[in-house]
Amino acid sequence: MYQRGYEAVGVAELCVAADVKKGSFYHFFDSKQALALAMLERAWERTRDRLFLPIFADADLGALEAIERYSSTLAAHLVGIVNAGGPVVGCRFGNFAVELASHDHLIRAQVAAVFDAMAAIVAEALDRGVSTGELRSDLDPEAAAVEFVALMEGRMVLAKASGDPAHLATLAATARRLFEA
Amino acid sequence: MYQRGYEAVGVAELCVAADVKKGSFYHFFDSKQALALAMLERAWERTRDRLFLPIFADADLGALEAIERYSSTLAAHLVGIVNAGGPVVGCRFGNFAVELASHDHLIRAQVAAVFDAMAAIVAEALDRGVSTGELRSDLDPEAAAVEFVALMEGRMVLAKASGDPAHLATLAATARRLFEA
Amino acid sequence: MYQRGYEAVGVAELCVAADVKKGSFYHFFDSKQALALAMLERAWERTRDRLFLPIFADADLGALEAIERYSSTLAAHLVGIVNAGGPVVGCRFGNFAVELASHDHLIRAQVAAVFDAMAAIVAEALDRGVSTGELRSDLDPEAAAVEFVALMEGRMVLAKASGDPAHLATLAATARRLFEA
Amino acid sequence: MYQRGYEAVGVAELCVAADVKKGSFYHFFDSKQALALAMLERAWERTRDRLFLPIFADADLGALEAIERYSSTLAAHLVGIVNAGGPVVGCRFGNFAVELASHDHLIRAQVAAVFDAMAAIVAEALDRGVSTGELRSDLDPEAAAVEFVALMEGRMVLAKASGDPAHLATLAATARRLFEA
DNA sequence: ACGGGCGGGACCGCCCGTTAAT
DNA sequence: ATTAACGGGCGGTCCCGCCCGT
Repeated sequence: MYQRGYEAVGVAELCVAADVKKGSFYHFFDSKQALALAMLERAWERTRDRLFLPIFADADLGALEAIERYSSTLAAHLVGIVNAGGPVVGCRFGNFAVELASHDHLIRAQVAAVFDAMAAIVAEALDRGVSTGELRSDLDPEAAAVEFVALMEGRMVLAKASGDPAHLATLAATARRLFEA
Repeated sequence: MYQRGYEAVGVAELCVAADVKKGSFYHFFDSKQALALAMLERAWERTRDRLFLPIFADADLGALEAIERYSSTLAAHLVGIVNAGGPVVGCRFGNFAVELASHDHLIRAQVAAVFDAMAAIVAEALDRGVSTGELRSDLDPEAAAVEFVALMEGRMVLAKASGDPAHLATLAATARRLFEA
Repeated sequence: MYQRGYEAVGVAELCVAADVKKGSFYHFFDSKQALALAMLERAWERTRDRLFLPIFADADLGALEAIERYSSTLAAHLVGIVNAGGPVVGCRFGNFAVELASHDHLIRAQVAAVFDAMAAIVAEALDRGVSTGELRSDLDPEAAAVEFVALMEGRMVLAKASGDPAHLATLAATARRLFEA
Repeated sequence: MYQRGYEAVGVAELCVAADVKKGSFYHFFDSKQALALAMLERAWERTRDRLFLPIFADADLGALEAIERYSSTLAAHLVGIVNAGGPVVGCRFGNFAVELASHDHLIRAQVAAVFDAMAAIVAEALDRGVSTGELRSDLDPEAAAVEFVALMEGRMVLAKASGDPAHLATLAATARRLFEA
């Protein structure tokens, strides 16, 4: 569903893949939408704990160093899927936002909350970078963090459109030009 | 269809809205996909001729000035739709890419071509900016143009997720920090 | 559907019985409810033209004679279905009213209109009966007609519950005691 | 279930409303049908003990007086539900008969038994009325009682179709014309 | 006695696309 | 070139009933 989109994947198909009967599915989830909300929540928790926090909340890492690591990790992740024969999947959260935001407020709100949480984590790292003098002193950490998230999402879109995951690897360079002191 | 997504809009609905019978529709278009391809082509031609070329191909405008105008025009456009009661629609091309790229190569390729064309137009303006000394001399216009398109697409995603079209208005400031001499 | 009830019969089953595909069904009817409304309209038109008008609008018949004929015709109809191995089906209109009135206002209203139309036709016959002195002079034809329709519907319910269509044959005797001069 | 019909109410919904788990439900009832049978039995016992016996078995009441009281009590009951925002529910027993009689013999038989029991109670009152000379001497109490039950059920159907509980209030007047000496 | 979970099937509605005939 | 009608299949959802463990 992350790969092919919300509408393109049916409940029946999910159930077959999970070896679950539809009757059971609807025992645990009120609707396909409820499943999506649960997926988003779970996906963000995992992404946060395995990707964002280890990188951006690590006080031993400089801000630019963290961004560099994040950028390369993300790129490597996408490349791995492509090498395994998959498509360039893009960002799980961005995908849902783009596909569903205009007609599903609950999902839209949840994705928005994820982006806020992402930006908050990045902002802390940027804030530390400003304190240490690594980053420009006139940087607004919150706004810059949103800027960075936007940049990442945009690269995801281009990567998906072009089929080239290398787009993600450029994040660090752009961030350096934007943020470095 | 631009607002609600490709999958969410049916051929029958489109035909009713256009006061066309389905039989007629399939006389002119081989499939829903073919319609989407035609829409994308047409949409890009219009966007190019009415938005990109007038702004970025205008030799009288400075590069940053052009970006500023583009940013505010785009933001105003989205705000207009919201004020008319609509959702934040995002980018027509990015929406298709995100929703369909992973399982429709034709549409993916067409969107990729649109992004390339966008970047090419912007690159020319940036190139002029480098020549006049308005922009950093070490700027690679092609790469920077892609960077700008990515930034725009990312802001579109965040705008759609948050429901706030103001995201687009930030494009100019970021571009200035990235590109200005 | 008249025999087994609205809920108990599915659209798929109807389509199989009619050798029609569901896609075609939904081309002609917006919903199962729309079908029911169309059925009710058609059923009433036929019942009116073949049963009510020939009997109650026949000026050559006395009012009680008409009721007698109506009663025996109705009873014979039900007996015929039973002899053919069918259940006592009751009244098409009453069945829909009882099953659906509380949660489908459109159908409820349509059935109510049918009952009104029935009563109006009967009322004219009763009115003529009052004029000729065949019926009690203090009879209110409209109210008495509704009374008669109620009696018929009630006998239908009892006939259905008991499985005995003979209930309908009693209508004439009751009507005579109620209406005769 | 009395309000919305047998088919329209699911076991799961009933269990939620009763704060009972489905597993428990099927421990006490073999099926949804078994529940319906138990409901009918219980409902008739209550209706008999609280409505029919207090009115029709009261030897101090005249037969027409009893019918009058029954008619007004029933009408008031329906009006009460309507005033509380509910629909015109009709007769619990008649509803089941109409909805299920043609494809559920057990329920059909049970409802038929209820109607027989109703008529038997009414018949006793009518019999007393004949003895006292209050009612027509040529009245067959059993047949007249069934006639009355039919009239009541028919008014219930019309009340449900029209949404007007006032139909029930007419019972007494009709009965007087039919039965009075 | 109770209850969380499961299961197979059916529900109505709609999908994209086609056909035959104008 | 246009149309009404059709078709096969699948969409999400909910159904009743049962299982096995507590």
